[in-house]
Amino acid sequence: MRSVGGRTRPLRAPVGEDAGGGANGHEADGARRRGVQSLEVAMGVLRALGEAARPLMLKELADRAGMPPAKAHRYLVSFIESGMVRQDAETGRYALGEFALTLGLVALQGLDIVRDTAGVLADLRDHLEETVFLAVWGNRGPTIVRWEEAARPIAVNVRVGSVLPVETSATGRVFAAFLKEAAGHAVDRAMVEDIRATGLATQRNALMQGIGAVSSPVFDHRGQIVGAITVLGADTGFDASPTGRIARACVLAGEDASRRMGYRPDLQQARRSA
Amino acid sequence: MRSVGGRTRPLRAPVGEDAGGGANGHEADGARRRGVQSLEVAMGVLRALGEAARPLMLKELADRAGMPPAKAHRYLVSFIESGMVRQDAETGRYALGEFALTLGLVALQGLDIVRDTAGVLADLRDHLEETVFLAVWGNRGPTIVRWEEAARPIAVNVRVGSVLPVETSATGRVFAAFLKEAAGHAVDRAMVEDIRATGLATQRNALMQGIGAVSSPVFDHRGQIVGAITVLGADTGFDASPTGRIARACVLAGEDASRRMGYRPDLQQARRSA
DNA sequence: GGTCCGCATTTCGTATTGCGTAATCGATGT
DNA sequence: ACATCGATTACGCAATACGAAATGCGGACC
Repeated sequence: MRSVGGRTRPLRAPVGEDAGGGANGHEADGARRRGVQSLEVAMGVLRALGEAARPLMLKELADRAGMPPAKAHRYLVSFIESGMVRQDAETGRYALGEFALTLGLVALQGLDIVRDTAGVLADLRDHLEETVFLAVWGNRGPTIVRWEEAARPIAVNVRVGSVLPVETSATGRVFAAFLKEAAGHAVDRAMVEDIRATGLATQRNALMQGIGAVSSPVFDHRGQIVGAITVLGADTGFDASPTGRIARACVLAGEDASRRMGYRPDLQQARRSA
Repeated sequence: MRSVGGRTRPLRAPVGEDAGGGANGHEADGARRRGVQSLEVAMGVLRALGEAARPLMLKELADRAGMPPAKAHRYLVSFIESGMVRQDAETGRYALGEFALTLGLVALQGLDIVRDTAGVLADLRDHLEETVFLAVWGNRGPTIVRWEEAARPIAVNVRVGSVLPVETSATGRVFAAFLKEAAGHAVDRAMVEDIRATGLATQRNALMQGIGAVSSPVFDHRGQIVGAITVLGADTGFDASPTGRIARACVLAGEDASRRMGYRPDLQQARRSA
């Protein structure tokens, strides 16, 4: 079957600006909506569960989602029915279910950056013989989406899915330096300037005592930061200095990854500080 | 504020069985519903996106979800608003968004089996010096949720989030042998019996040519299979025979993991064939 | 052991919300 | 330039979800 016709790009709303008077019902604030508003409210329940990252009682969940318990309960019944939420049989608390896991892992597979930088990560690990990972911004922090462990594994309690701190991890500081949404955090101004200038953040005693980290940003074709590549290693024999071998390799990997994401440094250098 | 009172376990529905006549509206089939039905319909949109595992056009998505395009579109607008779905700027196709990723990774962190068997997996990898992974049933197949790579990495294009085939992977066959939902697949009857008897499935040329695999089930406190531990290795020097060193270690790891999940073999052996 | 209290879950009437149908818009191919 | 196909929006009806309060249940306290 050949594609006979039709469009390929999304349309933008052709409706006139603010038409005014509502036909039926109420309509309070000025925003028009073409979607299903109860769905967006229901997403608030999931957001509350996701941000809590632990099983929640109905009352607590309803408070976090900003709705009366009866309403949250109605949503939860349907979420449970579809597997998006599960209710702990012992405690009665609500948590994200198997369907949420499934969707997330499908989304993980679909992330362009994971596919496009897989080779870069593996090469970096093989070259340095250290553990490296890729993180993207999500869930209010840098979230690990790919983990390449070195032959000499290091003992840390983070893994794919872990969210790192913004202010106290090399990875987080990279996002703080280049991502508007992360810039609000208390990161030293001089440090931000340094990270922007060098394309590199370093830290000793990262995640755990005795673990060093080096992190570099990955930009996409618009010059926006879309991820960070981080190298981890035991401080023993791990050269985390900004001019060392590991740091240089990390920066080069970040630049290589950025190129694969369509980033053209010569054209877009200025946009990075977005 | 101390906890002054209240319940800890969920309630079961105290309503009388089939009350009959609906108060208002229509109500077609016999099932009562206390939830928000439009929400469950909306979940069908996400399910379609998850099962496709690739960006979908509105028409195709609506067909898969079994609803008119206009309806699917209304849902999509709200899903996009909340970040659950993203629309590709180039093609206009719809795919799972960042919020889906976030939720899934939170759910991944919350999976008891991942936490409780992390040590078992790491020990198994260290003992055998081979790559091992943990899979749970999800998205219509065994889904990898934890990956422990050996010092000598193997080149396969699967990772956390990948869904394995049921019939042609050792991991899939374990689920086929112990999980009702997976039993429908065309797996040889004798093979199923063998896997049940030995608690082990083996395969050569798994995933790729020259890769061997050995897999064992993990049961929970009810005797239900909740996961499978699989060892991978290059066929060269990889003993995939059911009586070999690797197979024995894999079985032991599965049993150890099951114990940590609360499984008591002496009490519940009979229930496993559920 | 009895009582109280808090939380989860359900019920019920109302009107707000979403649904179906169809028109409009935009792009692609002929 | 026309025809075609798909995405997006408009509109009125009525089915659906909402809010408030009643009911059930389980633990805590006395």
